[in-house]
Amino acid sequence: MPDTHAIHGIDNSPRGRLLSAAAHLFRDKGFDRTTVRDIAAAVGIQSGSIFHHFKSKEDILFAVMEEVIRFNTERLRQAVADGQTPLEQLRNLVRAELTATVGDTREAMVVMVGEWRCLSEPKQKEALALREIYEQIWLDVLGRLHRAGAFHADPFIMRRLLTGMIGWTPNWFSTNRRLSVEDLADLIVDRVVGEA
Amino acid sequence: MPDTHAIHGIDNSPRGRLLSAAAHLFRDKGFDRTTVRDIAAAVGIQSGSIFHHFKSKEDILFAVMEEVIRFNTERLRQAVADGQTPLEQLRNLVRAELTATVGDTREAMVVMVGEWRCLSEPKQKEALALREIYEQIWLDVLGRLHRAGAFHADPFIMRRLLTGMIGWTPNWFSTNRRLSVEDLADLIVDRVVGEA
DNA sequence: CTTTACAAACCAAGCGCTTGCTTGGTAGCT
DNA sequence: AGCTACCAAGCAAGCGCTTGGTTTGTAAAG
Repeated sequence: MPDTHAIHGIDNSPRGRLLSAAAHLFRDKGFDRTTVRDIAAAVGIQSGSIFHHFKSKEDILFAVMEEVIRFNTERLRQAVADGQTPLEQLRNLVRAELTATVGDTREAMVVMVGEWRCLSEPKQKEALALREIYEQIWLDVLGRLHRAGAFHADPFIMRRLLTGMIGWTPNWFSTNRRLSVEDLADLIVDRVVGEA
Repeated sequence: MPDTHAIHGIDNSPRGRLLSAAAHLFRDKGFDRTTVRDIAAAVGIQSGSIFHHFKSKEDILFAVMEEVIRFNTERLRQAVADGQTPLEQLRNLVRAELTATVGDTREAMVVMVGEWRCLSEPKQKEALALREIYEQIWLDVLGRLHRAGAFHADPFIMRRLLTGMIGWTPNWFSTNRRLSVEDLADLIVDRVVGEA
């Protein structure tokens, strides 16, 4: 009865199905308002059985974040590799992060941004380490563009503005509207390098 | 013992002090992880006494949001009134929202964005009505600029990108760094109308 | 083929604790 | 006298998690 459609990059094991269901619920109601009984019901098992797969509720949240960061870091790497010029690489990065944010890993991405503080401090540090690898990919490309004179502002700040623009999209972007991910990506790229 | 410094636009009544303390805690730990006992302790009263001022914990959250929206809506109005040209009005709007977001109402603003779903649906609708007045001020100015040819993109989408850029700032902007609110505002305005 | 062995996956029940909120009463100011 | 502001105590419900046992799938041993 569950039918919470899976998140890209998460397998179909009992554990994987648990993660997808949890991500969906965390996104809908938030981590704190989601009970282990909710998650269990979503995959059709008893609440206690969850702890055969995860040793705590927090561990589920961490696992969701870890999977989504790892998966999307690889996606960013591919995006850079697929670009011939820094500008093309930037466009690919924006498209990749947009796809992650409003597309196939949407739920998990929203959870990662919004439920960060629900992790204990040690787990936050762990996740931050993964996150920094991810961010470095962005900073490399933006740094190259900046040195090439494509924009004047500080690359660090430019990245933060981009994070904001892209990170907010789940709150308004709808896949079935006329604006496509590609068009939105172009629009955002223009905010960095100016319009043609 | 409390010394949670007040939020701009909230008075110093017992109720007001409760609101400031609550906003501070909600920002720090989130609504769900903040107990009424936490809030009570922050202002130095017993937990049960809170319900002399508010009929539920959710009501406290709603009051925080209502106050901050009303206060900052007035601030936006002033920002528009103080601008002679649409461009100047935009710059004033960005400065105003930045001040609200990383300045004197920072805590309450972060709470409003992040704890939205903790409101019941009726209360969400109520808050949304206030929020729409706020947004309309932005859309008016952006619409005027767009018609004047200052930028090409859809004003609605431009506003959403701005919401993202500005709304993310509490996560990185620090008042005591070299980048001032005014400089950051200029930088963001440039993302809309292009650099000089 | 059947039997035995074993681990992974799960159930049924419930424990201990925290939570938002209630109740009935009191202190102090006007 | 009456109002606002508060206290002290505690209740009912819901929470994460534990426990001890049962089912199910798999594969080697007889």
